[in-house]
Amino acid sequence: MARRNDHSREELQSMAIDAARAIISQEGIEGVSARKVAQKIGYTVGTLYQSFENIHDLVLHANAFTLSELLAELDVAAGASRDPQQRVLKIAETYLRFAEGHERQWAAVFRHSLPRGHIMPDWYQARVDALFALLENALRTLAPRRSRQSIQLASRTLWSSVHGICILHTGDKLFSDSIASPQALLQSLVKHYLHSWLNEGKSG
Amino acid sequence: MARRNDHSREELQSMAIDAARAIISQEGIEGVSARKVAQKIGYTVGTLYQSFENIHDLVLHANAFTLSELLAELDVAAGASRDPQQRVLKIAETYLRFAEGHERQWAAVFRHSLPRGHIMPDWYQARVDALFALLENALRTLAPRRSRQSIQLASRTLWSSVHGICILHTGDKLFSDSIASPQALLQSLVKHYLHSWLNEGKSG
DNA sequence: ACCTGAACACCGTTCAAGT
DNA sequence: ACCTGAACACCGTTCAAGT
Repeated sequence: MARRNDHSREELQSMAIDAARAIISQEGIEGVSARKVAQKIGYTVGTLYQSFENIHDLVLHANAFTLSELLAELDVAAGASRDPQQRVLKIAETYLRFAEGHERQWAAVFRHSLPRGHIMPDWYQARVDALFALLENALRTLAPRRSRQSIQLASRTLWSSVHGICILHTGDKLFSDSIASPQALLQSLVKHYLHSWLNEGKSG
Repeated sequence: MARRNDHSREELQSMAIDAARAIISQEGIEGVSARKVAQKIGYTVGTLYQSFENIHDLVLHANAFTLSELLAELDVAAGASRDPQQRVLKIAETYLRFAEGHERQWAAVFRHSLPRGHIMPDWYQARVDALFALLENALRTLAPRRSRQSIQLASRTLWSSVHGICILHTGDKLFSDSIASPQALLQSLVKHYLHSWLNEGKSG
Protein backbone atom coordinates (compact mmCIF):
# COMPACT_ATOMS: atom_id res chain seq x y z
CA MET A 1 0.00 0.00 0.00
CA ALA A 2 0.98 3.67 0.38
CA ARG A 3 1.82 6.43 -2.08
CA ARG A 4 -1.57 8.10 -1.91
CA ASN A 5 -0.30 11.63 -2.04
CA ASP A 6 -3.85 12.90 -2.10
CA HIS A 7 -2.67 15.76 0.07
CA SER A 8 0.53 17.68 0.56
CA ARG A 9 2.25 17.56 3.89
CA GLU A 10 0.85 21.00 4.69
CA GLU A 11 -2.68 20.01 3.79
CA LEU A 12 -2.41 16.91 5.90
CA GLN A 13 -1.13 18.93 8.82
CA SER A 14 -3.94 21.43 8.75
CA MET A 15 -6.48 18.67 8.26
CA ALA A 16 -5.18 16.98 11.39
CA ILE A 17 -5.25 20.22 13.36
CA ASP A 18 -8.80 20.89 12.23
CA ALA A 19 -9.82 17.39 13.22
CA ALA A 20 -8.23 17.82 16.64
CA ARG A 21 -10.01 21.15 17.06
CA ALA A 22 -13.32 19.56 16.16
CA ILE A 23 -12.82 16.81 18.72
CA ILE A 24 -11.81 19.30 21.39
CA SER A 25 -14.85 21.45 20.80
CA GLN A 26 -17.16 18.44 20.97
CA GLU A 27 -15.59 16.21 23.62
CA GLY A 28 -12.91 18.31 25.23
CA ILE A 29 -9.18 17.69 25.22
CA GLU A 30 -9.62 14.32 26.91
CA GLY A 31 -11.36 13.07 23.78
CA VAL A 32 -8.39 13.68 21.49
CA SER A 33 -6.47 10.59 20.41
CA ALA A 34 -4.11 9.96 17.54
CA ARG A 35 -6.28 7.15 16.24
CA LYS A 36 -9.43 9.28 16.33
CA VAL A 37 -7.75 12.16 14.51
CA ALA A 38 -6.29 9.79 11.93
CA GLN A 39 -9.65 8.20 11.28
CA LYS A 40 -11.30 11.61 10.93
CA ILE A 41 -8.91 12.63 8.15
CA GLY A 42 -8.88 9.25 6.44
CA TYR A 43 -5.30 8.25 7.17
CA THR A 44 -3.60 5.76 9.46
CA VAL A 45 -2.09 6.63 12.82
CA GLY A 46 1.40 6.13 11.51
CA THR A 47 0.94 8.89 8.95
CA LEU A 48 0.22 11.37 11.71
CA TYR A 49 3.67 10.79 13.12
CA GLN A 50 5.27 12.03 9.94
CA SER A 51 3.75 15.48 10.50
CA PHE A 52 3.76 15.66 14.29
CA GLU A 53 6.31 14.61 16.85
CA ASN A 54 3.65 13.20 19.10
CA ILE A 55 0.09 13.77 20.20
CA HIS A 56 1.12 16.68 22.43
CA ASP A 57 2.60 18.43 19.44
CA LEU A 58 -0.69 18.10 17.60
CA VAL A 59 -2.69 19.42 20.55
CA LEU A 60 -0.25 22.31 20.85
CA HIS A 61 -0.98 23.31 17.28
CA ALA A 62 -4.70 23.14 17.93
CA ASN A 63 -4.24 25.29 21.03
CA ALA A 64 -2.14 27.81 19.14
CA PHE A 65 -5.07 28.21 16.77
CA THR A 66 -7.31 28.94 19.73
CA LEU A 67 -4.85 31.51 21.05
CA SER A 68 -4.85 33.23 17.68
CA GLU A 69 -8.62 33.42 17.65
CA LEU A 70 -8.59 34.83 21.16
CA LEU A 71 -5.92 37.34 20.27
CA ALA A 72 -7.93 38.54 17.28
CA GLU A 73 -10.99 39.18 19.43
CA LEU A 74 -8.95 40.94 22.09
CA ASP A 75 -7.37 43.13 19.45
CA VAL A 76 -10.78 44.29 18.31
CA ALA A 77 -11.88 44.88 21.89
CA ALA A 78 -8.76 46.86 22.72
CA GLY A 79 -9.32 49.12 19.75
CA ALA A 80 -13.01 49.71 20.38
CA SER A 81 -12.87 51.86 23.53
CA ARG A 82 -11.45 55.33 23.55
CA ASP A 83 -11.40 55.68 27.33
CA PRO A 84 -8.29 53.75 28.37
CA GLN A 85 -9.80 52.51 31.62
CA GLN A 86 -12.85 51.25 29.79
CA ARG A 87 -10.45 49.54 27.41
CA VAL A 88 -8.93 47.49 30.21
CA LEU A 89 -12.36 46.36 31.35
CA LYS A 90 -13.32 45.62 27.77
CA ILE A 91 -10.28 43.39 27.36
CA ALA A 92 -11.16 41.51 30.51
CA GLU A 93 -14.77 41.07 29.47
CA THR A 94 -13.79 39.91 26.02
CA TYR A 95 -11.48 37.37 27.58
CA LEU A 96 -14.32 36.09 29.71
CA ARG A 97 -16.74 35.99 26.81
CA PHE A 98 -14.26 34.03 24.75
CA ALA A 99 -13.75 31.54 27.58
CA GLU A 100 -17.50 31.10 27.89
CA GLY A 101 -18.08 30.87 24.16
CA HIS A 102 -15.23 28.45 23.45
CA GLU A 103 -15.24 26.64 26.74
CA ARG A 104 -13.61 23.37 25.71
CA GLN A 105 -11.12 25.00 23.37
CA TRP A 106 -10.10 27.43 26.02
CA ALA A 107 -9.91 24.76 28.71
CA ALA A 108 -7.70 22.71 26.38
CA VAL A 109 -5.15 25.50 26.30
CA PHE A 110 -4.79 25.50 30.07
CA ARG A 111 -5.35 21.83 30.73
CA HIS A 112 -2.76 20.65 28.28
CA SER A 113 0.63 19.91 29.78
CA LEU A 114 3.79 19.27 27.86
CA PRO A 115 5.56 15.95 28.38
CA ARG A 116 8.07 16.25 31.17
CA GLY A 117 11.25 18.07 30.33
CA HIS A 118 9.78 19.60 27.18
CA ILE A 119 9.60 23.34 26.86
CA MET A 120 7.08 25.47 24.99
CA PRO A 121 8.23 26.09 21.42
CA ASP A 122 8.91 29.67 20.37
CA TRP A 123 6.04 29.95 17.92
CA TYR A 124 3.69 29.06 20.74
CA GLN A 125 5.27 31.28 23.35
CA ALA A 126 5.06 34.18 20.91
CA ARG A 127 1.27 33.97 20.91
CA VAL A 128 1.17 33.93 24.69
CA ASP A 129 3.44 36.95 24.82
CA ALA A 130 1.20 38.82 22.39
CA LEU A 131 -1.70 38.25 24.77
CA PHE A 132 0.14 39.78 27.68
CA ALA A 133 1.45 42.64 25.56
CA LEU A 134 -2.10 43.66 24.77
CA LEU A 135 -2.97 44.50 28.35
CA GLU A 136 0.46 45.95 28.96
CA ASN A 137 -0.12 48.41 26.13
CA ALA A 138 -3.51 49.36 27.46
CA LEU A 139 -1.99 50.16 30.84
CA ARG A 140 0.79 52.12 29.22
CA THR A 141 -1.64 54.50 27.55
CA LEU A 142 -3.57 54.67 30.81
CA ALA A 143 -0.50 55.68 32.82
CA PRO A 144 2.13 56.84 30.37
CA ARG A 145 4.50 58.19 33.03
CA ARG A 146 4.80 55.02 35.06
CA SER A 147 8.00 53.02 34.82
CA ARG A 148 8.24 49.99 32.60
CA GLN A 149 8.57 47.82 35.64
CA SER A 150 5.54 49.30 37.35
CA ILE A 151 3.46 48.76 34.21
CA GLN A 152 4.60 45.18 33.94
CA LEU A 153 3.85 44.42 37.55
CA ALA A 154 0.37 45.86 37.25
CA SER A 155 -0.42 44.24 33.93
CA ARG A 156 0.66 40.83 35.11
CA THR A 157 -1.27 41.17 38.31
CA LEU A 158 -4.39 42.19 36.44
CA TRP A 159 -3.95 39.57 33.77
CA SER A 160 -3.48 36.74 36.25
CA SER A 161 -6.46 37.93 38.23
CA VAL A 162 -8.73 38.13 35.21
CA HIS A 163 -7.56 34.69 34.23
CA GLY A 164 -8.32 33.36 37.71
CA ILE A 165 -11.84 34.74 37.60
CA CYS A 166 -12.47 33.16 34.22
CA ILE A 167 -11.00 29.82 35.20
CA LEU A 168 -12.99 29.50 38.41
CA HIS A 169 -16.10 30.50 36.52
CA THR A 170 -15.96 28.09 33.61
CA GLY A 171 -15.95 24.37 33.93
CA ASP A 172 -16.17 23.30 37.49
CA LYS A 173 -18.17 26.33 38.54
CA LEU A 174 -16.85 26.60 42.05
CA PHE A 175 -19.46 29.06 43.16
CA SER A 176 -22.97 29.84 42.04
CA ASP A 177 -23.16 32.81 39.70
CA SER A 178 -26.47 33.99 41.07
CA ILE A 179 -24.74 35.68 43.99
CA ALA A 180 -21.96 37.24 41.99
CA SER A 181 -21.65 36.96 38.23
CA PRO A 182 -18.17 36.67 36.76
CA GLN A 183 -18.81 40.01 35.07
CA ALA A 184 -19.37 41.55 38.49
CA LEU A 185 -16.10 40.07 39.72
CA LEU A 186 -14.23 41.44 36.72
CA GLN A 187 -15.75 44.85 37.21
CA SER A 188 -14.90 44.88 40.90
CA LEU A 189 -11.34 43.78 40.19
CA VAL A 190 -10.58 46.27 37.45
CA LYS A 191 -12.32 49.18 39.13
CA HIS A 192 -10.70 48.78 42.53
CA TYR A 193 -7.28 47.71 41.40
CA LEU A 194 -6.92 50.48 38.85
CA HIS A 195 -8.42 53.09 41.15
CA SER A 196 -5.75 52.55 43.77
CA TRP A 197 -2.96 51.87 41.31
CA LEU A 198 -3.56 55.11 39.41
CA ASN A 199 -3.80 57.13 42.62
CA GLU A 200 -0.56 55.70 43.90
CA GLY A 201 1.05 57.22 40.84
CA LYS A 202 -0.32 60.67 41.58
CA SER A 203 0.72 60.83 45.19
CA GLY A 204 4.08 59.10 44.80
CA MET B 1 -8.14 -17.60 44.52
CA ALA B 2 -9.20 -14.71 46.76
CA ARG B 3 -10.27 -14.34 50.36
CA ARG B 4 -7.10 -12.68 51.53
CA ASN B 5 -8.74 -10.28 53.89
CA ASP B 6 -5.36 -9.00 54.93
CA HIS B 7 -6.91 -5.56 55.16
CA SER B 8 -10.32 -4.19 55.96
CA ARG B 9 -12.17 -2.24 53.32
CA GLU B 10 -11.20 0.99 55.08
CA GLU B 11 -7.53 0.05 55.23
CA LEU B 12 -7.55 -0.87 51.59
CA GLN B 13 -9.18 2.42 50.68
CA SER B 14 -6.66 4.54 52.52
CA MET B 15 -3.78 2.46 51.16
CA ALA B 16 -5.05 3.15 47.65
CA ILE B 17 -5.43 6.85 48.34
CA ASP B 18 -1.92 7.00 49.77
CA ALA B 19 -0.56 5.19 46.75
CA ALA B 20 -2.33 7.60 44.41
CA ARG B 21 -0.96 10.53 46.36
CA ALA B 22 2.53 9.13 46.14
CA ILE B 23 2.25 8.74 42.38
CA ILE B 24 0.85 12.24 42.00
CA SER B 25 3.67 13.78 44.00
CA GLN B 26 6.28 11.94 41.96
CA GLU B 27 4.86 11.87 38.45
CA GLY B 28 1.89 14.19 38.52
CA ILE B 29 -1.74 13.33 37.96
CA GLU B 30 -1.00 12.00 34.48
CA GLY B 31 1.00 9.18 36.06
CA VAL B 32 -1.91 7.78 38.04
CA SER B 33 -3.42 4.57 36.71
CA ALA B 34 -5.59 1.93 38.35
CA ARG B 35 -3.08 -0.77 37.56
CA LYS B 36 -0.20 1.19 39.02
CA VAL B 37 -2.08 1.94 42.23
CA ALA B 38 -3.16 -1.69 42.53
CA GLN B 39 0.37 -2.92 42.09
CA LYS B 40 1.64 -0.45 44.68
CA ILE B 41 -0.73 -1.82 47.32
CA GLY B 42 -0.30 -5.46 46.38
CA TYR B 43 -3.77 -6.12 45.00
CA THR B 44 -5.29 -6.58 41.57
CA VAL B 45 -7.03 -3.90 39.58
CA GLY B 46 -10.39 -5.54 40.09
CA THR B 47 -10.13 -5.13 43.84
CA LEU B 48 -9.81 -1.37 43.46
CA TYR B 49 -13.22 -1.24 41.86
CA GLN B 50 -14.83 -2.62 45.02
CA SER B 51 -13.71 0.46 46.94
CA PHE B 52 -13.88 3.11 44.23
CA GLU B 53 -16.42 3.74 41.53
CA ASN B 54 -13.72 4.49 39.02
CA ILE B 55 -10.29 6.04 38.71
CA HIS B 56 -11.73 9.56 38.93
CA ASP B 57 -13.28 8.69 42.27
CA LEU B 58 -9.89 7.60 43.57
CA VAL B 59 -8.17 10.75 42.33
CA LEU B 60 -10.94 12.82 43.90
CA HIS B 61 -10.17 11.26 47.27
CA ALA B 62 -6.47 11.99 46.83
CA ASN B 63 -7.31 15.58 45.92
CA ALA B 64 -9.61 15.95 48.91
CA PHE B 65 -6.66 15.00 51.08
CA THR B 66 -4.63 17.78 49.45
CA LEU B 67 -7.42 20.27 50.06
CA SER B 68 -7.49 19.30 53.72
CA GLU B 69 -3.76 19.86 54.02
CA LEU B 70 -4.11 23.23 52.34
CA LEU B 71 -7.01 24.20 54.55
CA ALA B 72 -5.02 23.32 57.67
CA GLU B 73 -2.15 25.57 56.62
CA LEU B 74 -4.48 28.41 55.70
CA ASP B 75 -6.20 28.08 59.07
CA VAL B 76 -2.90 28.58 60.83
CA ALA B 77 -2.02 31.52 58.59
CA ALA B 78 -5.37 33.19 59.15
CA GLY B 79 -4.95 32.97 62.91
CA ALA B 80 -1.37 34.23 62.98
CA SER B 81 -1.91 37.89 62.04
CA ARG B 82 -3.72 40.30 64.28
CA ASP B 83 -3.96 43.07 61.69
CA PRO B 84 -6.86 41.97 59.49
CA GLN B 85 -5.37 43.39 56.30
CA GLN B 86 -2.12 41.57 56.97
CA ARG B 87 -4.21 38.47 57.50
CA VAL B 88 -5.61 38.64 53.99
CA LEU B 89 -2.13 38.96 52.54
CA LYS B 90 -0.92 36.13 54.77
CA ILE B 91 -3.67 33.85 53.46
CA ALA B 92 -2.73 34.67 49.90
CA GLU B 93 0.96 34.07 50.54
CA THR B 94 0.26 30.79 52.31
CA TYR B 95 -1.81 29.68 49.35
CA LEU B 96 1.07 30.49 47.03
CA ARG B 97 3.61 28.75 49.26
CA PHE B 98 1.45 25.65 49.37
CA ALA B 99 1.10 25.64 45.59
CA GLU B 100 4.86 25.95 45.23
CA GLY B 101 5.62 23.36 47.90
CA HIS B 102 3.11 20.77 46.68
CA GLU B 103 3.19 21.62 43.04
CA ARG B 104 1.99 18.35 41.57
CA GLN B 105 -0.57 17.68 44.29
CA TRP B 106 -1.96 21.13 43.87
CA ALA B 107 -1.97 20.94 40.09
CA ALA B 108 -3.81 17.63 40.37
CA VAL B 109 -6.66 19.36 42.17
CA PHE B 110 -7.19 21.81 39.34
CA ARG B 111 -6.25 19.60 36.44
CA HIS B 112 -8.57 16.81 37.35
CA SER B 113 -11.92 16.88 35.59
CA LEU B 114 -14.89 14.77 36.47
CA PRO B 115 -16.30 12.46 33.81
CA ARG B 116 -18.97 14.25 31.84
CA GLY B 117 -22.27 14.71 33.54
CA HIS B 118 -20.85 13.87 36.96
CA ILE B 119 -21.09 16.44 39.69
CA MET B 120 -18.73 17.08 42.60
CA PRO B 121 -19.80 15.02 45.62
CA ASP B 122 -20.86 16.90 48.75
CA TRP B 123 -17.94 15.80 50.91
CA TYR B 124 -15.61 17.28 48.30
CA GLN B 125 -17.53 20.48 47.75
CA ALA B 126 -17.55 21.02 51.51
CA ARG B 127 -13.77 21.30 51.53
CA VAL B 128 -13.83 23.79 48.69
CA ASP B 129 -16.45 25.85 50.49
CA ALA B 130 -14.33 25.87 53.64
CA LEU B 131 -11.50 27.35 51.62
CA PHE B 132 -13.62 30.22 50.37
CA ALA B 133 -15.16 30.77 53.79
CA LEU B 134 -11.71 31.41 55.22
CA LEU B 135 -11.11 34.51 53.14
CA GLU B 136 -14.70 35.60 53.49
CA ASN B 137 -14.28 35.61 57.28
CA ALA B 138 -11.08 37.58 57.06
CA LEU B 139 -12.84 40.23 54.97
CA ARG B 140 -15.76 40.30 57.37
CA THR B 141 -13.53 41.22 60.29
CA LEU B 142 -11.79 43.72 58.06
CA ALA B 143 -15.02 45.47 57.10
CA PRO B 144 -17.65 44.39 59.58
CA ARG B 145 -20.28 46.86 58.41
CA ARG B 146 -20.32 45.85 54.77
CA SER B 147 -23.26 43.84 53.49
CA ARG B 148 -23.03 40.09 53.14
CA GLN B 149 -23.25 40.48 49.41
CA SER B 150 -20.50 43.05 49.24
CA ILE B 151 -18.23 40.80 51.31
CA GLN B 152 -18.94 37.83 49.09
CA LEU B 153 -18.27 39.78 45.92
CA ALA B 154 -14.95 41.04 47.24
CA SER B 155 -13.83 37.72 48.68
CA ARG B 156 -14.58 35.84 45.48
CA THR B 157 -12.86 38.46 43.42
CA LEU B 158 -9.78 38.32 45.63
CA TRP B 159 -9.81 34.56 45.86
CA SER B 160 -10.06 34.07 42.12
CA SER B 161 -7.32 36.61 41.56
CA VAL B 162 -4.96 35.01 44.03
CA HIS B 163 -5.68 31.68 42.43
CA GLY B 164 -4.95 33.09 39.00
CA ILE B 165 -1.59 34.44 40.13
CA CYS B 166 -0.65 31.08 41.64
CA ILE B 167 -1.78 29.10 38.63
CA LEU B 168 0.10 31.22 36.12
CA HIS B 169 3.16 31.07 38.32
CA THR B 170 3.39 27.32 38.89
CA GLY B 171 3.82 24.81 36.19
CA ASP B 172 3.98 26.41 32.82
CA LYS B 173 5.56 29.60 34.15
CA LEU B 174 4.09 31.98 31.63
CA PHE B 175 6.35 34.82 32.58
CA SER B 176 9.78 35.02 34.06
CA ASP B 177 9.74 35.68 37.77
CA SER B 178 12.85 37.83 37.65
CA ILE B 179 10.84 40.83 36.54
CA ALA B 180 7.99 40.36 38.97
CA SER B 181 7.87 37.62 41.56
CA PRO B 182 4.51 36.04 42.32
CA GLN B 183 4.84 37.46 45.82
CA ALA B 184 5.07 40.94 44.33
CA LEU B 185 1.94 40.29 42.28
CA LEU B 186 0.04 39.10 45.34
CA GLN B 187 1.14 42.11 47.30
CA SER B 188 0.15 44.48 44.52
CA LEU B 189 -3.23 42.80 44.17
CA VAL B 190 -4.14 42.72 47.84
CA LYS B 191 -2.84 46.19 48.58
CA HIS B 192 -4.55 47.98 45.72
CA TYR B 193 -7.77 46.04 45.71
CA LEU B 194 -8.32 46.35 49.43
CA HIS B 195 -7.25 49.98 49.49
CA SER B 196 -9.93 51.02 47.05
CA TRP B 197 -12.52 48.58 48.33
CA LEU B 198 -12.21 49.76 51.92
CA ASN B 199 -12.35 53.42 50.86
CA GLU B 200 -15.46 52.85 48.84
CA GLY B 201 -17.08 51.72 52.07
CA LYS B 202 -16.15 54.91 53.88
CA SER B 203 -17.36 57.33 51.23
CA GLY B 204 -20.51 55.40 50.23
C1' DA C 1 8.94 9.31 -0.45
C1' DC C 2 4.75 8.17 1.46
C1' DC C 3 1.58 5.23 3.71
C1' DT C 4 -0.07 0.97 5.91
C1' DG C 5 -0.76 -2.70 9.18
C1' DA C 6 0.75 -4.96 12.74
C1' DA C 7 3.17 -4.97 16.82
C1' DC C 8 4.43 -3.50 21.70
C1' DA C 9 3.45 -1.84 26.05
C1' DC C 10 0.23 0.36 28.08
C1' DC C 11 -4.80 2.18 29.55
C1' DG C 12 -10.13 1.74 32.31
C1' DT C 13 -13.54 -1.34 33.35
C1' DT C 14 -16.12 -5.70 33.92
C1' DC C 15 -17.10 -10.17 35.51
C1' DA C 16 -17.05 -15.30 35.63
C1' DA C 17 -14.62 -18.20 38.36
C1' DG C 18 -12.34 -19.53 42.38
C1' DT C 19 -11.87 -19.72 47.78
C1' DA D 1 -17.75 -11.93 50.81
C1' DC D 2 -13.56 -11.08 48.80
C1' DC D 3 -10.16 -11.39 45.28
C1' DT D 4 -8.16 -12.92 40.89
C1' DG D 5 -7.23 -13.37 36.03
C1' DA D 6 -8.64 -12.83 31.81
C1' DA D 7 -11.19 -10.38 28.68
C1' DC D 8 -12.81 -6.17 25.95
C1' DA D 9 -12.18 -1.97 23.87
C1' DC D 10 -9.30 1.35 23.94
C1' DC D 11 -4.55 4.21 24.27
C1' DG D 12 0.68 6.30 22.14
C1' DT D 13 4.34 5.10 19.44
C1' DT D 14 7.34 2.54 16.23
C1' DC D 15 8.72 0.36 12.10
C1' DA D 16 9.23 -3.36 8.60
C1' DA D 17 7.03 -3.95 4.51
C1' DG D 18 4.72 -2.50 0.55
C1' DT D 19 4.02 0.92 -3.60
